[in-house]
Amino acid sequence: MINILLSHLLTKTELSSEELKTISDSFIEIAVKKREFLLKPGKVSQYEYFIAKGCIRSFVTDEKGNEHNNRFGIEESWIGDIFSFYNQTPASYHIQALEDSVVFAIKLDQMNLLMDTMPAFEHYSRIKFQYGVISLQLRMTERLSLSAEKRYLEFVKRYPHLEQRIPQKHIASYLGITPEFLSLLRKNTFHK
Amino acid sequence: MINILLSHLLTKTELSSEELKTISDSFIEIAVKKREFLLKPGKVSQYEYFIAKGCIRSFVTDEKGNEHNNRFGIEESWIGDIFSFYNQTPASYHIQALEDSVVFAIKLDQMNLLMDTMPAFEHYSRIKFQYGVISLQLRMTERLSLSAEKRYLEFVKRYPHLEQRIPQKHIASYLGITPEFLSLLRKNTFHK
DNA sequence: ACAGTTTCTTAATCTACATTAACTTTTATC
DNA sequence: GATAAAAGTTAATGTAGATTAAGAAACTGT
Repeated sequence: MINILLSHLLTKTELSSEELKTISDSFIEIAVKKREFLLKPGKVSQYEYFIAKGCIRSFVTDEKGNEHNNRFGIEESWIGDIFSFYNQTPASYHIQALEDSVVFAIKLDQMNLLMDTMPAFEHYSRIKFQYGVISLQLRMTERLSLSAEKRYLEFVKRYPHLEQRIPQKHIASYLGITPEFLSLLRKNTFHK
Repeated sequence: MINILLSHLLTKTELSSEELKTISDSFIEIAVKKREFLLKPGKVSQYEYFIAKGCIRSFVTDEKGNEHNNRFGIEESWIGDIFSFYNQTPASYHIQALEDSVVFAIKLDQMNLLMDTMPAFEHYSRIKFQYGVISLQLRMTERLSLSAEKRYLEFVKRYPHLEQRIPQKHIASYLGITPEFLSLLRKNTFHK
């Protein structure tokens, strides 16, 4: 299963077999059941997670108890509360499996060691965060400039696989609308 | 003026004087007048900009012609359309000076050269993008979970200097509300 | 110093989306 | 395969924030 992580890294950067070994040894494998939590707000995030199999979300709850999805991660993506992880401060996000999943978890010390001693790994991380900024800017800009209906259509176009895999109510929350309103949008859209 | 960039970098990472020289030589200095544009949508972004002095925003316009602010940059921060820059594709953002400003501009080739040959520079970039992701996630999460009034109060608390420096209408746009509504919020807030 | 432009305010009216609630359909569990 | 739980639908009503419009205040350039 660790090979999913290693071969993912090899598609993005160059690493010797020695380096791959060091990387392997830096992670632990964790299986999570659907609905199980990897992190709850208030706890300091001990790990950053690479998803080898499954689907995991991060979300916050507001004062009324409503959930707001921040991010969905599937195979070959990362999930965690990066602020809590890198600063070792209490988390604000919940991290919860939406399917039975397998993740590879790394602690901050190990992560820093990899980045400090392996330029290729820091390169990989730089690219990863760079894409992160680009996609978050896009999402924010769409939130500012598009109607709920257009945001939904963009979402479906951009992530057709997620649309299939994730309950509608979670997509609604990610888009910043209620499940009831998304249901209405879908009815109208498909009648056109 | 280039020293603002160099000493900024030195507060974040370790660089030899030789490396600093190479970095200096990779940038060109550009003065921009208030309201002047560094980039318009459709053009491929030639540069990424480090702001040595002044204040610059990036924004999109929607189909109705309304502007939506994506980001404000001041001294010692970066501005640009990073998707357009790194992929050399047409930009979607406008980049415009809000004050007379001085920036240091770097082309993609030079940027890649610095990152490929100088681990400390790639380290700096990784950290920069990592903070970028954290702050965009925070902004997005607030957009999903807080009322307009609370988002405004958070903004003022987090960026008191920007609140002073930037026209209210731009802050309203950044928060995702109209200037009229922000004006109303402010009236109500200060009456409490 | 003043004419023009930009920014901010106020108030009336409007609308996209939220809320509530009751119901149906799908999925999970033993 | 029955029962419960989770997810999705529908429709009536409510509201945060948008729109429009017009005036006031604050900047800008000469």
